[in-house]
Order: sequence, then structure tokens, then C-alpha cells
Amino acid sequence: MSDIEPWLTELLRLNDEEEKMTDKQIKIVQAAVEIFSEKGFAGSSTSEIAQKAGVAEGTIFRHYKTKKELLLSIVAPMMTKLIAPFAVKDFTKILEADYPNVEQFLRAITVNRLEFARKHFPVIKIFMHEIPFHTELREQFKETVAVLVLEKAYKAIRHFQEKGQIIEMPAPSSMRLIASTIIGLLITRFLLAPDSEWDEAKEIDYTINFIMYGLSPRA
Amino acid sequence: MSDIEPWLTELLRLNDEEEKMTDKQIKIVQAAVEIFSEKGFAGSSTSEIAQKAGVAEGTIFRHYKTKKELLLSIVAPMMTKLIAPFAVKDFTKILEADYPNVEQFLRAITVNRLEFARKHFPVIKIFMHEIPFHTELREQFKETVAVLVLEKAYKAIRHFQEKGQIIEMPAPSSMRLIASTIIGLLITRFLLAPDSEWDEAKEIDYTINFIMYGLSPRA
Amino acid sequence: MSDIEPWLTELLRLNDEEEKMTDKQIKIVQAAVEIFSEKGFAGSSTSEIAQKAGVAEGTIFRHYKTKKELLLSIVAPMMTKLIAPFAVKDFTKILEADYPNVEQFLRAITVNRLEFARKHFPVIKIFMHEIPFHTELREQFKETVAVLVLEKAYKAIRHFQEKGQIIEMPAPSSMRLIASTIIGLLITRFLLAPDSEWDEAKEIDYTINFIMYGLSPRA
Amino acid sequence: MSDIEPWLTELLRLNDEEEKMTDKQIKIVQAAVEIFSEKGFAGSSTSEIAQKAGVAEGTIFRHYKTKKELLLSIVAPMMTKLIAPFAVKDFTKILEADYPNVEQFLRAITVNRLEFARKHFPVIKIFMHEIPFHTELREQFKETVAVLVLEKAYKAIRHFQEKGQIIEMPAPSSMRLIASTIIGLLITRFLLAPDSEWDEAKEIDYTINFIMYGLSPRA
DNA sequence: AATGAATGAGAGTTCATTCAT
DNA sequence: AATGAATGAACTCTCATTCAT
Repeated sequence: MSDIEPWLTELLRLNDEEEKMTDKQIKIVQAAVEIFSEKGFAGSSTSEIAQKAGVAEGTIFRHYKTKKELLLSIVAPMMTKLIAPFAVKDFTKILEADYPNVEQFLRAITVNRLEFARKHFPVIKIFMHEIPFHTELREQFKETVAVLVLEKAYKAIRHFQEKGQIIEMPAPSSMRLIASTIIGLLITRFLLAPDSEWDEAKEIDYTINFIMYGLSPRA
Repeated sequence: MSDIEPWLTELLRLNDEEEKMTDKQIKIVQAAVEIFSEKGFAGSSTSEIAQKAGVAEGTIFRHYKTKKELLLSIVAPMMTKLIAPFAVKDFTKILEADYPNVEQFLRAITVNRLEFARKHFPVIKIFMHEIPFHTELREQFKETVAVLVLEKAYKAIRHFQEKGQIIEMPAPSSMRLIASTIIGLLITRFLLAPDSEWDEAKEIDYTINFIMYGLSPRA
Repeated sequence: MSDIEPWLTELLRLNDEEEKMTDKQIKIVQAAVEIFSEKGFAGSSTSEIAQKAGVAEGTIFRHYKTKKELLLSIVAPMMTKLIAPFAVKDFTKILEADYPNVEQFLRAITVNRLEFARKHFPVIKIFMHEIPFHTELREQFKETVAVLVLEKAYKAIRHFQEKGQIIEMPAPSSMRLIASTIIGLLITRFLLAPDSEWDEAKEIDYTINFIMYGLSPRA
Repeated sequence: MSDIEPWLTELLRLNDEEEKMTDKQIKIVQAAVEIFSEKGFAGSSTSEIAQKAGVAEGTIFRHYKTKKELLLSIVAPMMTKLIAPFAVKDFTKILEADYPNVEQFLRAITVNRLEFARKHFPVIKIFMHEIPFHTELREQFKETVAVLVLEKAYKAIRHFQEKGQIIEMPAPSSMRLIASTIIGLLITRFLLAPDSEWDEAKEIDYTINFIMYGLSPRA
């Protein structure tokens, strides 16, 4: 694994379309992210957002027809970025070429998503809170993640199973175990203990090793 | 590990104090759980709750001074039950007597909390959604869980480390890995794939084995 | 003027019919007086009264059909007592017999109403605040005061005018000046400066002298 | 005393700052004054005010955060105007220059406050009814009236006592007698007998003479 | 593009009153 | 006589949204 993942970082630039936005619009989005993530969507008021953004109440509705549209404009692009690492065409080739073993692959994903979470934490928080309450979000998520990520992830898992690097087990179960562990790492880092001292390199090592041994083909 | 954990199941009966409640009050609580878990606290209206409960809106406020008090009356007792398995005095003794090895201990906890989640799923969902937005909830949670559960859990981890059954590693890190994996199981079962076919025994086995191998002392 | 006004004190006993009242009813009335006088009728709630009285909410309505009826049951009897000094039949005879001069008459009235106000201050306060908002109260007041008190008062004024003790002036105007001055004394004593030091005898003297000189036939 | 009191009338123009107000806001205030004075603050509903003002109920709360703020916005400025005649710096100079004798001074004050009451009667009524129930109002009133008016009034009283025009007596007592008589005049005119025939000039004469003789140095 | 006054539906909450116990 | 759970209308206040400027 190289230090920088060119194909990853490139993808992250997608949808960073805060161009074309007026000054005020950017401020609205920033304020909305802050307030939504602090109080939840339903618990936030557009007037509070307007105030924090320093714009008139009406201005919000000039750019977004409804409050919900504002939410979606924030959360939807994040989803695209979330799955970016998997949105590459020749996934198997990349596996073969760049990741001779599981560990390197897992480490790449982990480090990369850790950075992603660090950068987009508030939006991810909003997303996770709102997804149960908004059908569109859920649908969109299913379409992208289920179809794209899961498919690629299963492919990777089977790839490494075939190479005998990890134990034979239904891909969904392996996926669940790996994802739980990595997401648990992210949640611990950013939600539960955001301020505590934390030797990140060591915790990543623990995590990767845990998965590696947990999935190692039994003797 | 016996099939039934007497000291566990017993504790679970605690706080089931829905006695003294009027008929209507019970209906209010039931309706509130349903609606809160469906739309979130801020997204639910007391009038909707009243309607679903079949009572006048004023009746809600006869029993709960505010909407928030209603929320807390639902969520707070659940927290007590959540940590019940750890709220036992002679925890180490129980470890020694009932759980000669980690696997049995993990399996007991997993099965037990799986049942708990099955039973209290809607309230747990409410709890998880609201905890970021309500300081009181967060405080109460920290007081009970952090103090009680973590302490006991760390004790158990060190206990099994000393017996050489699991790898040496800071207890919080071990805890994170174990908890992530088990909670991942619960979330997959009840949130992500509630309707899908699911061979529970097998998934539990995968999960326990994953943890066991993941934490096994390296050769 | 004798120290005690027998015909006055006797009348004051009228309507002290707190007999027949149950224990709880008395407590209700006491609580109502306190709360009404503190927050006004419209600003007080029956539940607060019930609480302060130590009875159930329903109990109030067992004794008084409505909140307003409770108010009237408190205020109406006070009105009767208020005008008691004038509710005597042979008023002129009493004037002739007991009060050879204005000063004695004024002093008797002043001292007597001062005592009355001291005793019934909270109820008087309620009465004064509510009279503009309740037609019945106003009607009842007009009937008793206008018809009874004014008539008697004018008679007394004319009586002393004929005796040359006070200046010729339309009785209503004289009445206004006298009443203003005495009521001003009461308000100052009980409303504006209830806690301040106050040489009552001296203030009464000032007041009576002010009226006497103010109404003295001009040289 | 000249017919017009330039320094008085000028001051009365203060605070007539109904500029900057929207059309609707003015209507709200007008409706509020009417309804508050008719039913009292606690007895009035914002919906009724909105209806009478011909605006949506929400509009009230766009301009006034709470119902109480609406009340204060009506009553507070009136207090300033109420004490305007005394809010002049060189009060003693004015006394010397413009009022060679008490009578002229009293007449000026009386006539002026009579006009004030005529103009602001509904607001004064609201004020008098609400002052016992709102601490802020009471505090503000004490600060302005007690400090400003009383100080000036006592100064005037002592001024005329020194000139031998009125009897020696503690200033507060004199003040009480004068104020009672004048306020009695206002109340009679506007509250008790608003519709009756009333020879105002004559009643003012009676009143002034009553005070003059009542306070004349005894022979 | 931006404003902010205005809206009216609906929010949470209070309240006088009723009624079964 | 007394209770207190229940009611539903009314209350104050909030909110997303509209629209004239």
C-alpha cells in the first residue's frame, strides 16, 4: 500500500461542488450542518439556521425549496463520497495489483475511512441520525451502498478467501464482522472518546490484528 | 454455561413497574414508544401520541409534565435493565464459578443481550437516537454504564488475560473490539436485516469464534 | 363619640357565616383569597387553589359550581360589610344623637373603615381589581353603595351644611373630596407603605384636619 | 400660570415613538390597549387581540417575543410620560419663576394631569391593574416615580412651606393629602362618572380650593 | 439574489370542569 | 363529602413557508 491512494483521494474530490454557490449559500450550508448535527433535523429551526448563517429567513428558501431539501443537499453528496473507495471500475485488478494480502487492504480501507470520518464527522452524524426517518435517504443509500459497496466488498472477501488468506465463511458474515470492527473503531474515536488521549497507530494495529486473527483460516 | 442465566433473567424483571399506572397511562406509554421510535422524539407530536393511545391530549400532561418527561420515563428505566447483567455484586465470583473460559462468558453475554434487544428493540432505538441531544440522558448513561459496566467489563477482561485465555492488550481496546463485534451483531440482526433469513445459531458461532480467535494469545 | 361604635361593630358581625362550612371549604376560601389577591382572578388557577388548600381539584367544584362563583362568594359578603356603617335605618337620628359635629363623625368613619381595611385588606384588593371586569359585581356594588351609602352620605353632608359646619357645595363634590382623602389614607397605609413606620394617630389627625379646613365655611 | 405650559407640553411629546412600526404593529398595539383595558391582561387572549387587529396571531409574536412583552411595550413608555412634568432639571427655578403661589402651581399640575389622563386613560387603567402583578413594572415605577416625582414634589412642598403659603407638616403627609385629592378628581371624572354631566371648571375650583384651605396655615 | 414582515397551521401546555368511584 | 383521572377547548408560542419590495 502506498502512502497516498491516488484513486481514492481523487474520488474524494467528487461532488465538492461548492462552486457556483453564493457566499450566503455556503454560510447557510455551514450553519445547517452545525445545527442539524447538534440538535437533529427535526429539532432545528430554519430561523436558527438563518440567524447563525447571518442571512434573512427568506434567503434559505431562495436556494432550497424546503427545509428537507436543505438536508438532502447536505447529506446526499456525502453518501457518494462515503462509497468512493469502492466506486472504481476494475476493482479486482486493483486488488490484485495493489493489495497482495488482506492486511494491506484492510489497513488501507481503515486509514482511509478514518480520515474521511475525521473530515466529515458532523455530516456523517446527521446522516446516521436521519436515515431511519427519511425514505428517500434510505432508498438512495440502499441503491448505492447495497448495490455498489456490498458487491465490491463481497468480491474482495471472496478474492482473499480464494487465496486462502481468510477463513471460509459466507461473505455477508465476514463483511459484518469486519465492518463492525472498523466502524466500532470510528465511533469510539469520534463519538465516544473524541477528547481522550488516543494512540491512533496502536489502536489501528490492534484493530487490524484483531480482524486478521479473527478471520484467519483455522489451523 | 447453563441454558438459562438465573442471575441474569432475574435482574431483568427489575423495574417492570408498570403497576400503579392507569389503563390510559399504559396506553400513552405504548403509543409514545411506537411513535418516538418511528419518527424520533422531535418529529413526534403529543397530539399524535394521544390519538394513537386513544386519550385526550390533556391526559398525557396529567401524567407527564412535559413531552420530554414522557421520553425520559420511557428511556431511563431501560438503561437500568440494559446494564442489569453487570449490576451484580460479586462479579468476580460469578466469573470464577460460572465461566471457566472466555467463550462461555462471551456466549452468555451475547445470547442474553440478543434477547434483551429483541424484547426492547423500539426503546433501544429511541435511546440511541436521543442520547446525543439530551444532556440528562447522556449524564445518566455515563454514570451507570461508564462506572458500572466498564468497570466490571475491564475486570472480566483482565481476569481472562491473567488466566492466559486472551491476549495482553489494554482493557479498553479489548473492550472496544468485543463490544463492536457484539453490537454489530445486534444491529445487523434488528436494524439492517430484520426481515431477512438468518441462521441465528450460526451467526452467533461466527461472532464468538471471530472474537475468540481475534483475541487469542498469539503463538 | 364613644370609643366603640356599638351599632357599627354589631353590623360587622353580619354575614360572618363561615358556619355550616366544612373544614375543607374554609381552607378553599382561605387559599382562594390568598391566591386571587396575589395573582388576580384571571391569573389564578383552580388547581393552584386546590393545592394550597390541600384538597383535590374536584372538591372546589363540589362547593362552587364555577371558579367565578368562588370569587363572588368571597367578594360579595365583603361588600355588605363595607357599607355596614351606613346600613342603619335612622341614620339622621344617629347623626343628631351621636355626632354633634362633623369632626367627630369623620373621625368615627375614618377610624372604623381603617380597622375594616386592616382586617379585610386582601379581599378588598381582590374586589377593587375585579370590579371592572364583572358586570354582576358592578351592578351589585351600584345597587348597594350608590343607593345606600351615597344617599346616607349626602344626607349627612347636607345635615352638616345646614348646621353651618361645612361650606355650601354640591353634596357629590363634597363627598368626592372627603372620600378621596380618606381612601387616600387607607391606600397609603395598606398598599403603598405597608411596612414603613407610620404614626397612625398623627396621620389621622392630619387627615381629619385637612378635610375640616378644606371644607370649612370661608370667612 | 400661562394657558399653555411649554415645558410640560414639550415633554409630553417624548417617546411618542411609534415610528418604525409597521402598519400591522400599530394595529396590534391599538387592539391590545383596547382589550387589555377591557378585560385585564390575564383575561385577554392573544388570539382575540390578533383578530381585533386584523392580523394573524403569529404576527404578534414576530414583534413581541411574549404576551407580556407586548404589555410592557404599552405600559412602560406611559410611565415616562406620566412623570414628565417633574422630569425637568431646574425644578426650583421653574417654581420661582412661573409659580409665585401654590394655587397656580396646583392648578397647573391638576389641569395638566387631567389632560394627560383624558388622553391616556385606557393605558393608565391597564397600568393600575397590572402593577400589583408584575414585579418589573413595580420596580420600574418605584425607580422613576419614587426617586423622581417624590423628590421634586417634596421640594415644591417645602418651598411653599418656607414661603409660609402652606401649613408646616411632614412633606409626605402633605403630599399624600394633595395627591389623594387630585387623583380622586381624576378617578371620579374618568372612572366613576365618565358619562355624567360635569362642570369641569367648577369641580377643579372646588378641588383646588379644598386643598388650599385644607393646607392653609392655621390662624 | 436578498430581505424580513406576514402567515396560519400546528406545536406543547394549561385549565375549568365533569364524573365514576 | 371527597377524590383525582379524564377531558377538550383554549391558550401562548413556534415554525416552515410565501411574497411584496
